[in-house]
Amino acid sequence: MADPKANDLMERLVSLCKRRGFIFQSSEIYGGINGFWDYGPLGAELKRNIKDAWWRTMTHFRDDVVGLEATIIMHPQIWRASGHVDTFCDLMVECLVSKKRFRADQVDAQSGVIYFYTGAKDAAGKQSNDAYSVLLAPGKNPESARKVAKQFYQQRGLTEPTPEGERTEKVENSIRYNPENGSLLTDPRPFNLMFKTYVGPVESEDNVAYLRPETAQAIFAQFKNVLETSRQKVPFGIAQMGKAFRNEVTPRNFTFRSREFEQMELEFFIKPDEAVEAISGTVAKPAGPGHPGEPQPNWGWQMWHQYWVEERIRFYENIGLPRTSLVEYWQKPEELAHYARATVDILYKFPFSKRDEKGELMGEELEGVAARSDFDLSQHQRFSGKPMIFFDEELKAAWPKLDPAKQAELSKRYFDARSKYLIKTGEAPEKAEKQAREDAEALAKGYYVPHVIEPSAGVDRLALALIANAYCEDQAPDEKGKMESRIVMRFHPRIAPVKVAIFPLLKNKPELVKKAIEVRDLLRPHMNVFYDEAGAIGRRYRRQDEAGTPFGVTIDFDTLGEKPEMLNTVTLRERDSMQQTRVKIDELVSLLLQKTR
RNA sequence: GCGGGUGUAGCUCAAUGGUAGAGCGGUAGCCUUCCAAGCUACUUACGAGGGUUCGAUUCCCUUCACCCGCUCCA
Repeated sequence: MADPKANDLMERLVSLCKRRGFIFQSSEIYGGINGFWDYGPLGAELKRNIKDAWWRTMTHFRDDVVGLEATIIMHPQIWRASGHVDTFCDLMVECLVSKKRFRADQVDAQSGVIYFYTGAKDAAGKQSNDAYSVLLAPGKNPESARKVAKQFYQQRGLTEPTPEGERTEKVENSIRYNPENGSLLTDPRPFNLMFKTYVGPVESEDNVAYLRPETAQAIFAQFKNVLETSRQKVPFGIAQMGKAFRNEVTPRNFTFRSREFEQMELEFFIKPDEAVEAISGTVAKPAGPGHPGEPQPNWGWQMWHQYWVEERIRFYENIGLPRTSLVEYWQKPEELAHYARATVDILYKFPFSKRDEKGELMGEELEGVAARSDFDLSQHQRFSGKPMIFFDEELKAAWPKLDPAKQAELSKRYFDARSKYLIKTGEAPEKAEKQAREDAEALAKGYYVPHVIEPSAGVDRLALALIANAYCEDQAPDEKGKMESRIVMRFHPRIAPVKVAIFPLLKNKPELVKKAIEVRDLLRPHMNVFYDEAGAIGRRYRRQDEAGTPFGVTIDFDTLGEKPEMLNTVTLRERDSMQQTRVKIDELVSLLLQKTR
């Protein structure tokens, strides 16, 4: 990260983003707001193209995934079931001197003598009336309490303060003081990374709601409705894109970690391995790395997980991120969330990424592909009291044909998995066992809570990756053939904000302008076009290079028939190579569609 | 949250305790037959608030934002 060149590159990227209208600081005229960014004209197009590509790939091009668009504010119980309220609402205390933060319930109890102060004064006559206190272990020098108190009052703007009103008191097992330096801690306060709001006019605890910190939970909450209306059967997926909000401690690295951001998430529901085995006899295991091919009935969670990892990497390659710019990172067992069986992060090597010991960029997360077992649906089943089960006719038909030993083995495995889950969630052992036994009996009749594979990607991170990847400074000849540096955004045509720019060679020749407008109107229904007639043609080309427009079409006198054999042909200029070819206007639409889809 | 750095025009950068300047860009016009040409005009800034001062963009304080490191990251 201490790489000054990388930092330069990021600065040039940020500068270009603003100059060309990709990304602006939110609320800039008021000084900006930390962790929020806006997309300008080109950025908005880029983002839209990213989302369109994802949506088409994930839903339109598949039979087994359907879409959902849920609200940002949902019933607060959803965030209890998901675990977000608990993990986000820890009571935290902070040291008043070192600012170090502790979980309130994890501060070690201290015994000793408390030195109370009523305030302090300094030589310049400045005064603080803030009460403060320090706890010292028995027998320690009172001077060290005064030292800590001095630090405290210094932070309140006093120079060389003298603490006043000292008084002492013995105390046993207090958790109000920092075990490391004895300083008083703040009162416990909730430290919540979810944005909170109130539904309705009354700001009471009953009305608290949260802006969703991820889009995924709505998919689980609507699982039954989608299942019943979509005519889908497990395995199938539900896709959703949308805004999510996290009150990040430290927004960093331009838009990479923002407080408001957009996600593209798929929850792909699969049969538990026990059901797969009952139906297919065996559960297929990955033969090795790489794409496992078309989905098969005997796939368990491992195959499906690998499938989605590889599908997602293909997606990134398809919109122009080379395989070499990506890193496939398998989370280590100790990094996994407790309910996750495996998670693969797909990383992009950003300029600001840290480097490993070999000096290689390690990459930052664009997407996580998690195998989450049946945790999420089970949680919502427990919290809502509504069944989140799927009736699997294949399983029901297959089960009675199994020999009893196999039935017993599968039942036992399913029972173990279910009871493990239930005990982890804090159910009493007897109750957990009873419930798990019911679940295992239901399995034999064809009922189960589906497991899920979750590919979850960040739109803004991907936009930033595409911008970083596209940014290129190369050498191009000017009018006189002298080489000068050119900034060009080499976006893949699929996601480029503008697909083609249309230029009349000269602005002051009405017949050229008229023809150019005709061509613009011809292309407009098919793709995003940009018409530009101002200034020299070279300048207009270069402007489009910085916007990342992959093609330019120039209308000249030959188009109008100055050389009769070239009537109704135009110059097609390609951004990366700067090569020009002569093409017929009639062929433009199909040629450009082919190159930009 | 802590520590360090930086805030002057759309961008890159000057200068100054006394009316803020350039290059590039943008807009309009003239000109211009394929890679940031030329000429003319126009456009726009001291991040915000407070203090010191006759006067502050400049000095001081506070604050906000951005960058870097630490911390955090379901």
